[in-house]
Amino acid sequence: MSTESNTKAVRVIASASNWVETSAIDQLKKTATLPGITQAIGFPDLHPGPGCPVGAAFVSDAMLYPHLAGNDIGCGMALYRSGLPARRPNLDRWVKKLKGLEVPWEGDAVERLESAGLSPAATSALGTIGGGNHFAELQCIDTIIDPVGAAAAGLTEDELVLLVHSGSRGLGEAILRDHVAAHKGTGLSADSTAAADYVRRHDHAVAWARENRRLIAERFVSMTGGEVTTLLDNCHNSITLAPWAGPTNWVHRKGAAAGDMGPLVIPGSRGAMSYLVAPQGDLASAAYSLAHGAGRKWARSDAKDRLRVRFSPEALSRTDLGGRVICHDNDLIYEEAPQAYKDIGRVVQDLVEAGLVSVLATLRPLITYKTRGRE
DNA sequence: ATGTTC
Repeated sequence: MSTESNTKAVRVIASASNWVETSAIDQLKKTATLPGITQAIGFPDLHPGPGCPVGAAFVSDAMLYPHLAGNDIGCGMALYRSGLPARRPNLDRWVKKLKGLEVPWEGDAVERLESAGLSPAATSALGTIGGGNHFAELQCIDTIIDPVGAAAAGLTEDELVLLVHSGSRGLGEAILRDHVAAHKGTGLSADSTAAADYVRRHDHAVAWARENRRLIAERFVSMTGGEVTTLLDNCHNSITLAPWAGPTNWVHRKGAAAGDMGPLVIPGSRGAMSYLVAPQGDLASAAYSLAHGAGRKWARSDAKDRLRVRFSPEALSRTDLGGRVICHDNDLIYEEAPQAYKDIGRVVQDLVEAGLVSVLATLRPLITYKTRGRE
């Protein structure tokens, strides 16, 4: 029916006190008009993206839209136990030791990938964090809100945890580039061979990104001591089947965490707490998805303009919570400063008030590793 | 976001 677009479910999950840019909501509505889209959800971290917004999930019937997941296919947030005791952490000593997470891993990447059941792709990038908002962050437990839920998620108060945000590096980028070269910005009929080919490569990039996060965590603790145990790994850029919406339905997540994979971490900026939450409630009404972080408040160039006149890079290498920041990149340290992000407490509270999550614990950043730069 | 780069 030509009037179908009027009946599509477009929903923004954000309270009145959570400011969301109008242009992001316009992008959400416009994306909802694509053929076959049946549901468009904006989360409390919704902000404008290149064409389609970030912090959103889109359900389609029998159509795939690769550009809605974007180029960093498989990007996500993983939490690990570190094996490091939480008592009296010597941050300055670890800051001195931590290096090399931006240069290729010294191990055998081909063997590592093959033993994970993956093809030997993007081997030089495996184990590297990448740029932009990606990071590896050592954290301690700040407050346990739900002792039973937190324990079930594997949290132990006497042990530090490591949060890794990274993706599929050049691998996912090549997949989207190939799709755009062949099909421009159009979608794919889900029963086409082109869609099957995309999904196969997409799934490989998702698995590669997961392995990448795990290796980043292992490289990190190889310098501090400790041992990595995976607690959770939640992908926020992906296209997957959505059986809860219908047998031929798909959910596209762009900066939206999966709400059907158990507990997850919704990180604040490096100067704020991260939240370990458990999905609950009427998740189908939210496309079984959730916010993936605080969301940008200022565009990157605005953040640089506003903060350069107020802070030196040295001043930004320590946060108000006492955390240390390893970021030897004089643009990135401003672009990713805590001031450039929205209040994560507000974002999580919006999800709580919508009945979609319960908070298990808050996590406090200790050391945020971005890059040592090119030296 | 990017084995990207003025």
